[in-house]
Amino acid sequence: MRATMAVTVDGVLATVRDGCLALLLVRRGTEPFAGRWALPGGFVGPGEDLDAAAARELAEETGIDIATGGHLEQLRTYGTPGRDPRGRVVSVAYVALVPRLPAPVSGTDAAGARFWPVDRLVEARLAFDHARIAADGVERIRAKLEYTTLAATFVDEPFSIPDLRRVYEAVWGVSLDPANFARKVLGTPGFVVPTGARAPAGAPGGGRRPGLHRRGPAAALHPPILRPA
Amino acid sequence: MRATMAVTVDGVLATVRDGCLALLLVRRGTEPFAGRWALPGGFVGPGEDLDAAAARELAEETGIDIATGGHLEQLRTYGTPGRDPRGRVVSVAYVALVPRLPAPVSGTDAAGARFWPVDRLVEARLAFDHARIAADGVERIRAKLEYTTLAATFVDEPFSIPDLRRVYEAVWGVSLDPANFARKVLGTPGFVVPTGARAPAGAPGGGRRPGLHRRGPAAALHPPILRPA
DNA sequence: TCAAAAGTGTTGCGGCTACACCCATGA
DNA sequence: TCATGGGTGTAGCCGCAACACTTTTGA
Repeated sequence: MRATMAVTVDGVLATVRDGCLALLLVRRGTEPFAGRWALPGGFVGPGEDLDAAAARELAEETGIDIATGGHLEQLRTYGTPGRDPRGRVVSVAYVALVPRLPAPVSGTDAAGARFWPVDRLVEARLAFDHARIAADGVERIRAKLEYTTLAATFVDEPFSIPDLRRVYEAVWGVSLDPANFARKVLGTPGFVVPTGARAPAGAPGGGRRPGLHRRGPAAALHPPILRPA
Repeated sequence: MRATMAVTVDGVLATVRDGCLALLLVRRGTEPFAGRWALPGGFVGPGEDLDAAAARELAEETGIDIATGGHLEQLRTYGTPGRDPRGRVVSVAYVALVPRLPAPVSGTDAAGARFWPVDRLVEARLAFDHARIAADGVERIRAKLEYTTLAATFVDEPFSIPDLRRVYEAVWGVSLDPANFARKVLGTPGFVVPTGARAPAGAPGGGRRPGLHRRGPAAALHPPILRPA
């Protein structure tokens, strides 16, 4: 048993707010990088599974129980010597997708927490190598929407096809043809299941009320829904 | 700085031999699992980068310098408590693709090494959780061939289009239409560059001599070459 | 009655599969 | 000259993008 190292988990926690993809960042309360923004994370316990540690950190920082509506998956491991000034730290990064969140709660050792739209992440001047981890996580999310049904984890049930389309538009930063999008979604068995009901009245500018749906059992998309070139 | 753990790298080292995808396994010389087959790997040094540790282990076990013709990328990290009976060990797995290899050299702490075709991996009864790691690595390789030019790292230069096709057929375990395959490869700019020469005489059963090519500068495939359903 | 948004229909383009056919080579 | 395999041509199918059109709703 050779040299041992500290192992942490860091989470790229994503949601859709105000029509664009946003990540949860926390303001560090302790050195190093005190006062700077960073991805939520922490050390893995001696007998704790990596996935469990990621879920625990997620719950501590946001109050979200990932088992009830959400998605958590391993992203990549970052272990370059010198990435943490305290010593050798290997970080296993995770990506989490959650529906519209309650206001984030400040964690135990964080001085604050807020969502940052992904197109303003450079302003956050992230600590450690978290800018790179965040960029890798965002790209993973964008790619996953193409060939999985994960977009549905960003919306509350019941939802309409246009609600789902706005998720794709927010995450990819593009606008999609409503007609062709609906055909693709409805043409994939098990992606969404119609409830039979229509959305209640209350749309701001008028328009036909869309049909409502719930998440279906399918996880993969055949054929995929590809990003426009 | 909380609890520390041992960190290892394990390699899913793949090549194409006798028309099928094969992985390098080593026979363990020490406990635990002495005498059992396992993925090559070892502990990460205190000041060593993860990628560098993977390349070093690869060189020690096979004599291959990954910088000269080969591909190495991180696969995933496995850290479930109890996966190693010696204690808490977190393993960062890598996937490596190499051209036809010289006979593998027995490593310092391995009692033997040989290639196993992927369809006989169950017979190897791999140590630790290496069966799962190997399966994840094989699936990664199969998926990568669809949308990257990595298949060309399995062949020696110069190579013919049919050589490249046999790589796809070996990795995916299918047979492909030679005509359509050649069109897809030649229709992707930068995948292969023709040398102008033709293959030398010496084919066993006759037939026209195919044109020779080298690897091109492209890394991604647009459009992808998809596996048959 | 008008604007806005959901949903349906339709048409044209492009890629892909399957297969026929021609060319080069060794036995 | 025959079998084998590389390479080219072509016709049909399928999916998708684009966009016109109908329907439903709020103002």
